[in-house]
Amino acid sequence: MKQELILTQTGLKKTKPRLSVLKILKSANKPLTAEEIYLECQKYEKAINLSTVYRTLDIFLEKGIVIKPFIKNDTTSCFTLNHHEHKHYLICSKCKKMVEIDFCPFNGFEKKIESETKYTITNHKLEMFGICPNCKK
Amino acid sequence: MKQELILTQTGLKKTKPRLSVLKILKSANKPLTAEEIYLECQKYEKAINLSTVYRTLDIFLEKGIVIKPFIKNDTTSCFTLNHHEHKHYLICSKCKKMVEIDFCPFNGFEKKIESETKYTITNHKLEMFGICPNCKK
DNA sequence: ATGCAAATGCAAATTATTTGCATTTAATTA
DNA sequence: TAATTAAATGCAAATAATTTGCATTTGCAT
Repeated sequence: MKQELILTQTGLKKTKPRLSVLKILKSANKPLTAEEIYLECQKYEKAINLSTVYRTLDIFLEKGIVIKPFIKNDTTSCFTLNHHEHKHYLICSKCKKMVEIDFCPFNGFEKKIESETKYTITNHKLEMFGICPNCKK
Repeated sequence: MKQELILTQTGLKKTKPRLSVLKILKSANKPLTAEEIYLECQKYEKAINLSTVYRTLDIFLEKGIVIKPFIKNDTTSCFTLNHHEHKHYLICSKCKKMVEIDFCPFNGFEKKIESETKYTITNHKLEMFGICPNCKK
């Protein structure tokens, strides 16, 4: 979707910082931290403030424009555009390199767990850890 | 296992702070944060320092005495004794009540993902979210 | 009992994130 | 198009969770 539309359709003002964040997330091929977005932004255009990056990501999260697919090193949040696909990640414990897993092992189990627990399941997170081919050498 | 043995068997000195942390984790019926352990500790015996709690949890984690059961989406880590069972959690988004799920939907998929990615999978975390029967009313 | 490495307490540092407030800006309206 | 105004931003300072440096204490092997 056109970046301007993403903003107008969610009732957000079209500002330079927001367009920058959208552009950076769009061209990134992996989830980014607030800090990474902030640094990337400085390269091209007038720097935007780090708190603005955080505030922008907060409101994007609330509007569903971005998601937090996982937490890096247990301390830092990562963000990607919400492509409305269901993805999981497999992360190398040594070098942190990650691969996306396209199929979801969880499909088909939802019903079983719902009938066992009487909960209504709305979503889930699955994170896998291991050693990548390169680190095995 | 006896708490003293947990320490001696892993080559850790048997100290008051470590025994306290073990005792508190053992009697807790849910995962605790460092702060919660610290506060709980003050109730009974001579208070132990919060950094000692953190250092204790770090070394316990390294030795496999405790685990961090949740995929973190907030900012605080939780810890439980490692009972060497494989568990997942289903958490109510409203009241935060959680149930343990004993069977693991992931079994059987490990091989498939390993052959696809060439990673060696060492562990995984699965967290499900939903609405519990009580909150549905 | 003695010696020494390991563990602790305390205060200060760090990291990631959030907040208060004055200023600026985008979008609405006259 | 200019005026208005609520929303967004920048900056500095605050906060929350965790970590670190260092002097002191403690557990355990001798």
